[in-house]
Amino acid sequence: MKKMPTNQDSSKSLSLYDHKKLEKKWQKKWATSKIYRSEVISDKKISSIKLKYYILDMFPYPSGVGLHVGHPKGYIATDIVSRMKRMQGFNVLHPMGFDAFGLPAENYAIKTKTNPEVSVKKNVVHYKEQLEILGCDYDWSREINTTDPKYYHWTQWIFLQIWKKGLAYESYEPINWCPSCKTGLANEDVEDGRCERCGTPVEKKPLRQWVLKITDYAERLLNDIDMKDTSGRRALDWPASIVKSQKDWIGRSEGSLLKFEIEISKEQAKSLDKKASVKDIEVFTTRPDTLFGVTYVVLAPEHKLVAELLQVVTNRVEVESYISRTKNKSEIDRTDATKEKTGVELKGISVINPANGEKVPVWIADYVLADYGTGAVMAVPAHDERDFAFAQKFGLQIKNVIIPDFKDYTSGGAPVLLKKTNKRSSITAIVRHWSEDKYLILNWKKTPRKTFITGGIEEGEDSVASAKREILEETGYDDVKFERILGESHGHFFASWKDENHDTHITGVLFKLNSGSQKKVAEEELEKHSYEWVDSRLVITKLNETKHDIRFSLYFWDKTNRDSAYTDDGVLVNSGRFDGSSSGSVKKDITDFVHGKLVTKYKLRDWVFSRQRYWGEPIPLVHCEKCGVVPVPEKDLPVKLPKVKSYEPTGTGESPLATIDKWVNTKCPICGRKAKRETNTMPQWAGSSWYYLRYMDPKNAKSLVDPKIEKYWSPVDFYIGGAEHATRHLIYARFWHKFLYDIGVVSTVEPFAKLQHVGLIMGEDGRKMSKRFGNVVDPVDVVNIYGADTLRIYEMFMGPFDQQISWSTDGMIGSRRFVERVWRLADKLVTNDTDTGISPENYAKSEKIIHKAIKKVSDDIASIHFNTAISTLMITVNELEKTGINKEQFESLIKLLAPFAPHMTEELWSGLGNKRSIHLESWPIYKAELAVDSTVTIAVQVNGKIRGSFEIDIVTANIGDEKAKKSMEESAKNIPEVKKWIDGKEVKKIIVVKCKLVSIVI
RNA sequence: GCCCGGGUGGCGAAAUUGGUAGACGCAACAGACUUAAAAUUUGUCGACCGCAAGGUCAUGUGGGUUCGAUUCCCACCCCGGGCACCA
Repeated sequence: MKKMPTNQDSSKSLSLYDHKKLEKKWQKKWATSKIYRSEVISDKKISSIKLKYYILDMFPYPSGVGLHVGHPKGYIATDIVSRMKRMQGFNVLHPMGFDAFGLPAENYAIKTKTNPEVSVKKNVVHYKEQLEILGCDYDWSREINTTDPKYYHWTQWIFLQIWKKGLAYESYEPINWCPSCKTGLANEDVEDGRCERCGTPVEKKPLRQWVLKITDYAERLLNDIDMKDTSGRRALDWPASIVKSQKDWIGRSEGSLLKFEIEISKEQAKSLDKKASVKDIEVFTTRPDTLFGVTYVVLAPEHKLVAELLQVVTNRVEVESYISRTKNKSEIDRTDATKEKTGVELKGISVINPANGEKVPVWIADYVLADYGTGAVMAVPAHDERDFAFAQKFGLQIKNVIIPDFKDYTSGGAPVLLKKTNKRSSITAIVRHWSEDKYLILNWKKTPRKTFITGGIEEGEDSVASAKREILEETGYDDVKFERILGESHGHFFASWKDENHDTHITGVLFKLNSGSQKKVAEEELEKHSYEWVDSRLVITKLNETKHDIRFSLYFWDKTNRDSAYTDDGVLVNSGRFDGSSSGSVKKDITDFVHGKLVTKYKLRDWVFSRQRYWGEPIPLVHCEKCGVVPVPEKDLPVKLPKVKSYEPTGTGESPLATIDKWVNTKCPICGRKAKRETNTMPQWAGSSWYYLRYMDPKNAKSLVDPKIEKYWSPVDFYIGGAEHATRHLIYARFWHKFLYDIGVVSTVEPFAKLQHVGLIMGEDGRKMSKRFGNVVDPVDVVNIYGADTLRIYEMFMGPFDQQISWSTDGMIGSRRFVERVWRLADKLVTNDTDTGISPENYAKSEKIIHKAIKKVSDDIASIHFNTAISTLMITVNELEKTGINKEQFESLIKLLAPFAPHMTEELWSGLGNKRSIHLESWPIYKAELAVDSTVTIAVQVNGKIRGSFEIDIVTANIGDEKAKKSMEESAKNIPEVKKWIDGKEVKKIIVVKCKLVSIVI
């Protein structure tokens, strides 16, 4: 921490306000007087109690390293909001606890050779110390810890309910396995093919697993994000980015299951005496509208049919070798979308396109994923980027069946409905210069616009001949070389130059000039347009310049540079009876036509819920020789995690618990025979999936939460935490919440009404704060030197709350100065006590200042704009220093400041002779008439430039009728600086915007 | 590659139903106080031209719409984040 003054230095310079003494003093008082306790709900009280406000932080994971100044940012924010809400009369629940099961604690324990139970306890103590010096208003009587048996009793209970409903199942499917952490992982725990914890590339490993059927809730998890309340507004006030992440993660797609019949070639069939028993390959596609464009079908290497098809192919060795090569690839290589595609054809067989009876080849390629859809796809290279790349590499056919359909009736700028429509065929010719990277563009004269060479196809002409003729007629160039057809499209637009609508089929053709050879252009053509050569980089700009945004030109232009698949919607061609239909509307028809089935698929996978590690909640099941899997009776919960000598993961796919015979061997709760306990443990996410419920009723031994109490506190009104939990914690918690809703434990469909994420605080060097970079700033050091109030104010003042921002010890000085300014303002107040102070005029001024501040600060805290709230408070203090302030006004001011600087304001408040805590006082309320200025400044523009301004009272400025406007015009014209600009010139127009400005056009 | 954010002084940032760009804070510079320093306090502080009055240019770049654009539209560049062969 460079530049930070030492304690000695600061004790001199910061002596005015002794934060060290005062902050400790008030923290002790608050703790003993228990002023932050939420009111406890009981049967008697429930109807009479005040409105609740439940505000929650994502609880921390107490690692050995401790907190840095970035961590408290969110905690400070909830603290500020909770304090304001309390002062506004709400019964506030603002709890804190610790999430401590899982790999980090376990790895730390292994490294330091201490029992995780011991190290977690130690870390929690350290974390609490760090938290407490910030002066937060947590109700510590409700503290929870996920590793406490009294807590995980209920985590296990929830698991049992899930199991009983058939939503937890045993699976032996290959799952993600981290070879370093030696445990299976859920999909959510894998990032870019690597273990989210340690960065090791994951492997696929078949393993016995407990899996939760989160996919049963996919639809509800998706739909309820957009749930509307009774007034039609979004029920969940969540950041759009998180809503989107969740939707992407759930990944709903609607498509069709279609069957392609397998046909074995005659020679092949003859040489084999047996037939393959499989008859068809089923594919999943979201684009059944492109079915006529299928030119091959692809199976994933792991597809179930592959083994059987191998019996009948002619190139078995080649195929087997491809498959084994794929198996050896890492998951990262397998799923890298940018790598070149690989594959192998299954020779000797083909499949039949059910739509048109065409025979197409079958390939195996690892770009098809085994575990999505059916593990097989129909390839339509013309309309899918991946199939396109694959087809190009292996020389497979590319068949166009969709052409774009561009509608643009605005380019001519006129209404069109009553005009006649001309159906025609036309060409758009893109012509490249013979030696430079330039292209021909026409400038049309009558209706100014720019286009490529264009014209209608005449009787008996093909598109190439037509294009050549147009090039010659319009520009005279005759030494042209045909390059290629760029594609086709439809265009619907109003051709203002012909005063008719065009419904045209356009062919794009690319030419290159061999030389500049040119014939004379006819006079009549020259009258219509000129041409110019435009640099390739400027083509798009030029076409745009004259609003020539008939997009097919740009579509063809794009094709000249980059040959690619057309993946958007359009009109069907080469599709038999479906020609001319639009791709969006024809999906169901084509699916029905080939007897397919419409289905919905999700990217979301079931939640792999077991870990082969020690430090987690034991899964409360036993395996009985006779009865199979049997739940531990609820009365026997919790199944306590036994003490063990070695926590090291075994790596065998068994948890270390499996080695403790005494614990593993038990009796079947049903038949009493020998049975073994389940030795897998739950993932780290289990405890955090419901913790917010336990805070409501943390000591309840009979149920996880009393229904009456739950009903009072639910849902969480405001939840603040890191954005990195968008697709893990926040999806898991919503899933469990919905499950608990279904079994009647909770009363709301969604757990968190409003969500806000915290922007990270980076190190002073702009990098993430980390021991590795040596840029970590410890909040304890900062608080020692500058005080907690300063730290709180600074972190909120740094910038927008959700924005990532670098720490600056220099910048924090300003917050400390502000704290001292307020402190000194109190001094003034005390010495001026005997009526010498404020003149009536200044009193009125300061009233306005205060009331404006009340309005702005209250609004800003409510809308999470802490930075502008603090800037308002700074402005307020600056102004009040000039006008003076009386006791009542000062009280309002420090109440506004109390959520940000709880210690100093409490001291000032008690210094004014108040006995009760300022934090239990009521929040100031502004008077509307005092919270606005009495005059406004009206700016005066001449031709758009500010030339002067005048003052006017707000009432007149707000009238806005003709008379008031006239008078504002006159005031504007009479300003000397304005006069200078308009004298001797004709005023064409005057625009008056009430309360804002007068704009004079000359 | 696709999808979201974002780009404003030396720095952190304000300001958007389109209406005086740079509030507030940091740093810097000059003055007061002081033996001196710190602290405090007064003032200056986007760039360029000008003695000044004043003017011109400025919100990533280039165009457009408008009396007027940081704000709206089009194209492009850069930064951050998310997703990434999901058919």
